[in-house]
Amino acid sequence: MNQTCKVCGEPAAGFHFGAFTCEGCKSFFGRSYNSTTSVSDCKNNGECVINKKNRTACKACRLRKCYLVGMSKSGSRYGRRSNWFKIHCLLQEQQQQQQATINSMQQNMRTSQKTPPLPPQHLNDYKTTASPAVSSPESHNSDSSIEISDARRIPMFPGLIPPSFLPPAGLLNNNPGVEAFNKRVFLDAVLQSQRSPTPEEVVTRVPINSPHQESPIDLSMKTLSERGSSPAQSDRSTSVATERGNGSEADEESDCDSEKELKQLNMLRPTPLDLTTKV
Amino acid sequence: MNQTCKVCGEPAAGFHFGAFTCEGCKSFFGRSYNSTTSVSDCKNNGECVINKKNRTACKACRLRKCYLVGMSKSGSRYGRRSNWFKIHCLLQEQQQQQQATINSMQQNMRTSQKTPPLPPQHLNDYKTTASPAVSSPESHNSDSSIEISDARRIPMFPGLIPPSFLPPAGLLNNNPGVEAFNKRVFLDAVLQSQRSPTPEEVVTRVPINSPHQESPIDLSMKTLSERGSSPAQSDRSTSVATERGNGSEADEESDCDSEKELKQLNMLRPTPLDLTTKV
DNA sequence: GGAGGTCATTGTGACCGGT
DNA sequence: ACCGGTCACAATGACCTCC
Ligand SMILES: [Zn+2]
Ligand SMILES: [Zn+2]
Ligand SMILES: [Zn+2]
Ligand SMILES: [Zn+2]
Repeated sequence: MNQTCKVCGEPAAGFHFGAFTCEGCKSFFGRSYNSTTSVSDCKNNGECVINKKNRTACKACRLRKCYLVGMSKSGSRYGRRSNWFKIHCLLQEQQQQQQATINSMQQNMRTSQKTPPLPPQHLNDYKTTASPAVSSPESHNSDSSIEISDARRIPMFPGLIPPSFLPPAGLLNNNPGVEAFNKRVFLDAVLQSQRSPTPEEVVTRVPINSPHQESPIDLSMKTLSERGSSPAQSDRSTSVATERGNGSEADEESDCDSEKELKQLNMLRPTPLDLTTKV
Repeated sequence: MNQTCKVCGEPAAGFHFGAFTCEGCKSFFGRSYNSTTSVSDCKNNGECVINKKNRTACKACRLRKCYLVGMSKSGSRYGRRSNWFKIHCLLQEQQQQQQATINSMQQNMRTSQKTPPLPPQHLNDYKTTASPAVSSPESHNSDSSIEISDARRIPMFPGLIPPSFLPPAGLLNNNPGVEAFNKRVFLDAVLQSQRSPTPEEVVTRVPINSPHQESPIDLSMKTLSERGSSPAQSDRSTSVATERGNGSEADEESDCDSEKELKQLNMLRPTPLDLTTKV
């Protein structure tokens, strides 16, 4: 699927413990869990920026970032993760990033005496709002739901997604075939949107003027390093994601992080996903 | 349909190899059957209680429970089973459960001399007695059936089921539509009865005084050629069956059974069903 | 030798194609 | 709808490369 590791930015080997990660971070997280020796404290006030070069420098910050991107070993489960689970994780992450963007914008506007911030109701976080529309993965079983308003933001389907596209409702039970197909396509769309947002999307979602570099959504990095161990088995999925219009070339070091993310590192994701659920 | 896996208690994905099971237990059973490497022995004297959390811990006990609930790969075939076949399997299982209930009740009465609380349905396991009462489907041909007396015990149709409700005979060919509808309703009733038995049901079903065995399912069945009186009732039953709120999601952990099940686990179901039969 | 990373193997389970 | 197969993922361990 050619994703990038959400922890260090390296090409991801797969979806491990709740997030796309590389082999190293997967192994690190797996080992850290049952490690008798607790991770030593950070020597930099827990503000280390993790990338592929320095990821081994500070285990505390690396592990913290693992939790931050949603990794969880609570009741880790055998077998493949369902696509809905991945979609949920990706949308949740996407939402957090948008939330962060909005916050930074508001911060800017406030300091620079601009127009008052618009209240974006659609940017609410999954967990902060106990909206019944959004169900946590713990609650729903195999065929359940994702909020529609979130789905509409997927660039692949610019506002065209009919409500029936999404799982929730009772629709699924009626025509499982269509639902299965849409689920795959939908997941591909989400993945692609995270890798290379379309220009319009960037304009609308990240109205520039952010002081420091970063567009949080843009995880672009197009290495496509074809590993020998992962041959082109993913024929089915590649068809959709093939024409990815490569994003800006991320320069190896310009990891997506900035000070803003550093601040986020202090608050861990409140509700790590329970990987035992089918979803 | 909102059934639960008869092996581990997870929500079932469908009717696989003769029992309602989840995707995992289905796959496990399919793999275990033709596995050259025999399953390693249980480290707990074969007394493990299988539930969704620990089902991967002991393969021996998981496989044993698969057989216990009636799974069989002998001649499993493609294509969907008819509802009559499912009904047969469910009734057979139900019968075994009743038998187990009766046995335990008698046991209790003998020991404690007072009315025992009726054990929750999922606590009594099938199989205690290798009852010849249950005839294997291998014995009959494509058009087997269910004995009327059994059908009458379905709580949904408290003794109201006319003999004509049941399938046999050649009548079905004449008006498949009505038959299919009734069959479906009947199946729903059976399923619901397994999920939440009504108190009356237990009372009415228990009167049997036979010490161990009870009414065998007469698969030789013949006929009951007259039918057609049932439709009015099926209307009523659908309304009831459809509004099954399935609220009984409470189980979760209640699935783990008491030590009674542990003892029962040592005995396997004697006659696995032949899934090749058309029924 | 320990820590981090890669790779192979086994078991599992969600998804899919065929029937 | 079910069966069988595919394949993504967890767990484990061997092996390698640095220090
Ligand atoms: Zn990584
Ligand atoms: Zn640090
Ligand atoms: Zn199961
Ligand atoms: Zn065991």
